[in-house]
Amino acid sequence: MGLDDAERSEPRGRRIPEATVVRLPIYQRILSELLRSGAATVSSEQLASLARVNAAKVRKDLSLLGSFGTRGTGYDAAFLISQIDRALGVDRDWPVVIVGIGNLGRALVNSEGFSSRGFRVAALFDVAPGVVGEKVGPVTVRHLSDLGELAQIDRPAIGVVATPASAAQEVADALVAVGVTSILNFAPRVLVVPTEVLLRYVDLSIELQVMSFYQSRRADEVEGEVPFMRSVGLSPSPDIG
Amino acid sequence: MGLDDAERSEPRGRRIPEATVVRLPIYQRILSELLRSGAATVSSEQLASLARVNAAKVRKDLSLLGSFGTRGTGYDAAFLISQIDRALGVDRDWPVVIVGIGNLGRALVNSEGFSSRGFRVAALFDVAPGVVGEKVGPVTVRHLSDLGELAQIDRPAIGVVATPASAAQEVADALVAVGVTSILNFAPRVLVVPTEVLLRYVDLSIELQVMSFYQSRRADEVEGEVPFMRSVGLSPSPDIG
DNA sequence: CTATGTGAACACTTTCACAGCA
DNA sequence: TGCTGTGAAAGTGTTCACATAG
Repeated sequence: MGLDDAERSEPRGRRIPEATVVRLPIYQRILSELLRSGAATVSSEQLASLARVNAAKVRKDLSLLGSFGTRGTGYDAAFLISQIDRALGVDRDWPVVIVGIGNLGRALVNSEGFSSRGFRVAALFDVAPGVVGEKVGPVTVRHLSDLGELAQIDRPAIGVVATPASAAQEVADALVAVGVTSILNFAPRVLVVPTEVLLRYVDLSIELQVMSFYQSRRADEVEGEVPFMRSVGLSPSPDIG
Repeated sequence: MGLDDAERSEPRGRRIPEATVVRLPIYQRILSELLRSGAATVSSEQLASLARVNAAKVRKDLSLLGSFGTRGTGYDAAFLISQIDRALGVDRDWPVVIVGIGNLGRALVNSEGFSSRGFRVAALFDVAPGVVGEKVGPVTVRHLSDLGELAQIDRPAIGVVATPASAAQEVADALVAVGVTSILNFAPRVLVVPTEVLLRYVDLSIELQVMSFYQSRRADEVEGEVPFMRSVGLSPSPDIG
């Protein structure tokens, strides 16, 4: 349908397939934990075991970023982390706005994996009088009607919808209207947004249903490796949209 | 490594591929919403458009459950919902325990897509004195040390880890010890559990990193269809550990 | 001798295109 | 005529197996 079907530009390095992209953040997390526990060097075998995947897959994934391993030794954890960051584009400024500051929104704001991974909470929005004006973490909650104003000063790249289902579409529309091009939807509602807007879902009931399936068909699985993952500090989410 | 590599048993119907399994809950949600808004019948084209996938994919996915469509008309929404439920195994009793009743745990308990999809909150656990004994939704929070006791009466199938990262592994070990075979981890920590235990991650930072990648490489995408989804009422999660 | 990096084989998914049924 | 259901083709992703480097 559309976009410029031209050569897929890669800032540096090769083109990274979808399947690899969703695994990189996991390797990232594993590496951080290993590094924190004192390991300087990691083998594809170790990474694979912790990520519950095949070692060849780890090597192939990492080789897409460049040849950063040392034969006979493994990978330098710290260096590999920086390379994955670069590949994922998290070594840039990604202002994120969160709309809906209920339990979920608060959990998101305070979640460890948020600021720690280079994402910046540009603003929090809600509409409830008791919530607007409240300080959550280091940020004061603003009324959703201020969204346009904020967007002019500090255009948010990513919008997180953490409202009740009933408000989700309206909020998504507002985010799109101010130029947000990636939406992460935690509300259990199907959203309709323009094709160019990247939309991902994070939904407890969906994840539970997938688990239900595998629990029902435990025998189908070979090696315990299932789908893989999607994640947002909360729960896996589908790319509906 | 292991399991009985025998014939993949399918209660009824054919074997459902992984890729399809993660889409079924989304079709499910779309169908519920369409049904609620008065549609009795749905075409693969409509479903595809709302799910942001190709119509042929929808038809192939649904054909794996059986031939439930009517040529020239489409699918009966209500009937299709029941068939998807059956395929996913959600037409059974799935007791779920949630450990960690902070903002995230509360958001999960109260999330719409929870009870509405046949999952039953068997128990809530925490260790903080101020939280244990509190009533959250219809359930009273118990101390984690009661887990073993609960498991003898009402063995939970699925355990949800919604604790801080520092407690996650310990909680996972406790869940495994009482026989839980599927764990949904919302804590930003890599978990190590036996191979037979199904483990999925739901993690905000991971999801944001995936979005960061696509935001950086917007031009790579053709048609706006990206990964797809994973979900848990909260956010997408990877299948790590 | 260990562990990476990768061509080539294999497996799984998606998409096409159209036959067949309502 | 309209839309499903599905072989067959095309496209992705995974795993093997081994040459290669440290």
